[in-house]
Amino acid sequence: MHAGRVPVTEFAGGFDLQSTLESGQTYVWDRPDGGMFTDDVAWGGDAWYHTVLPATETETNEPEVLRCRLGEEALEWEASTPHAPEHLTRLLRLDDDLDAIVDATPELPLLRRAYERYGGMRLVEDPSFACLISFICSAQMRVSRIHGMQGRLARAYGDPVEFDGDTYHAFPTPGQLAAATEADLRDLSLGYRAPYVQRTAEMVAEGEAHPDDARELEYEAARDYLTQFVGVGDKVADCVLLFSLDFLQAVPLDTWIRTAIEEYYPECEKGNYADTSRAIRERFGGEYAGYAQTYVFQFLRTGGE
DNA sequence: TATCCAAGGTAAGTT
DNA sequence: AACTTACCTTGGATA
Repeated sequence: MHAGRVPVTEFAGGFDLQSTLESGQTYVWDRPDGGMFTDDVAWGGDAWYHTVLPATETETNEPEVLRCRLGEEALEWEASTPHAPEHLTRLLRLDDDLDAIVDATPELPLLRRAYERYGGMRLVEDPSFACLISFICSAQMRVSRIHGMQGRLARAYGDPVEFDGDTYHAFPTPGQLAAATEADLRDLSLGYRAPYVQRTAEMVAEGEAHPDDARELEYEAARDYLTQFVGVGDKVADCVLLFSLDFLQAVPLDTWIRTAIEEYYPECEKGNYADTSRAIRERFGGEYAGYAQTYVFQFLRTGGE
């Protein structure tokens, strides 16, 4: 086992691991107590979290287990390889300068309150295939249940990985998921999303398209590219761009943001996704509008206080 | 206990 | 191109 610590002083603008991982951006992390997103478990502040980096993203071409915990003075990590610090920096966007991002955000009361309440929350950069599948599953679904679905997919189809005496599961590869049947996936309570997941996995497995290819495109073209996947509309495409592909200007128009537009920025409602998206993106300052979206989402979702 | 409702939407069919 | 409707499932609210 490899382990280490990264001093919190290295995180410009602070870091809140729990808000980052439990704000509904990412479904590839878990807590050993299984308490992620459940209302009956107190927010655990210094809990350990773990994920399995897919083999395609590691130096060894083997799935890599990463565990981390935020202590008083440092982010503590344990992993199956010594490359964890680089991977954590990317996955948790630890190089983002939150002070600079907040400074570059317009002075809007709702944004100020959200940034104050969840200071230190960072965007994530999930592996793209898992992110794509997660947000296909997110349609009409509560955050806690999306997390449950991803866990069941990993246990049913992902490679098991032994680490420090425990067994973890990597997220399934496109090929592994493509081999599942719609009925198999419905048994995991995916509901009508089951065929979407299967067909999208098949598209990626057969090389027809890959979410990573959207990185090379301009923002709106990238969003259009992603909507070719089955079960992916504008909203899910924006989620993948923001939470996986480094498009920090993307503002997914989910139910919470639509509520915020209705109540706080009604002039941004333009009657269709593309124009409304453009308007709220400008209102939120453009370049880092996705950061503002995620803070507003988390702030409103947790009661707005 | 039974019923209803909404949850980070999308695809397919109509006008 | 804009507008409707159906779609799985289930925890939590309401009666």
